[in-house]
Amino acid sequence: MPELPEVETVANGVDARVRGQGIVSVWTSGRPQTFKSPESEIEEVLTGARIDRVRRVGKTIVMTLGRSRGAAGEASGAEFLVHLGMTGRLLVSAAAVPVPPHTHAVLRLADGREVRFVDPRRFGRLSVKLVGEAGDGYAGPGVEPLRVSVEEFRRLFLGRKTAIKAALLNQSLLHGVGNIYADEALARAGVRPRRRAGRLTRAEYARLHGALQEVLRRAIELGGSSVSDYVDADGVRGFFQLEHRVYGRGGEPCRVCGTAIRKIVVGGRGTHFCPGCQR
DNA sequence: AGGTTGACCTGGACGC
DNA sequence: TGCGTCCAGGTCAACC
Repeated sequence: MPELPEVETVANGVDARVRGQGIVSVWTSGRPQTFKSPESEIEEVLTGARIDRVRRVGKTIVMTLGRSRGAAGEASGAEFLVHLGMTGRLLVSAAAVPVPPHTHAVLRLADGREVRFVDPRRFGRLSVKLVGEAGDGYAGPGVEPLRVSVEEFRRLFLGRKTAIKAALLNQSLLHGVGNIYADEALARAGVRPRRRAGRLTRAEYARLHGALQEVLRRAIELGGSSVSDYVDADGVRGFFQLEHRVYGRGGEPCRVCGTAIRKIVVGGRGTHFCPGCQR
């Protein structure tokens, strides 16, 4: 599942491979729910544009576009937004490589390669945003977990009655944390997922803040977690799943204390924790 | 308004 | 073997 580390890995990989490239032509699948902007607008904005930069904001991949030809005086500058959803992939491939099933968009580049959006489950979303258009379209009110201070982090949760696990997943509080890293951060911080978000001790907020940053940084180093079908821009899997302490390990012994990892449901999501280590 | 639940999707795992 | 059922979860809409 693409969360912050996976999206960051894909965005950086695509950036390194296609920055500065012109987009010659665009194909889209016609599957309406994949496209948050009209397909005709996406094709119009992308065709003839130059890829200036690709980065991550929250769980969204933001491709900054410039005009590579003509269009002098026109409103230059737009962004192509890619949300991978559950099973989305953004791949940079040679044109000769067969187009995989469930491909919903292809950006043909000037050098002959292609940027392909592939998404079997179709939870992913593509859109474009013109510079100056109202709303950020992707950033939202939440903060970036790798930039937030301990005190800001604590204030996000004060007064909240929902479970800390559910609060970690709330994108209007924190950007980019999904089910895997919420469970892994809580495990490393020694905090049970059903604890009320506003009722942790200062020491626990501090441990959770540190643990969340640690797991996100480590996962980025390892190219993300590949638990189902996540791959980077080259189709390569990540390795952080090998360091998971709880996620996907229900019934198995805790790597620290040996207690069997339990799997429960919190906020409608499968949730894994160690009853021995987490209080 | 915060909180909770279900719908959206399809491939893969599992049970009989 | 094969078929049916269930599960995975990011996000949004609907509801409490």
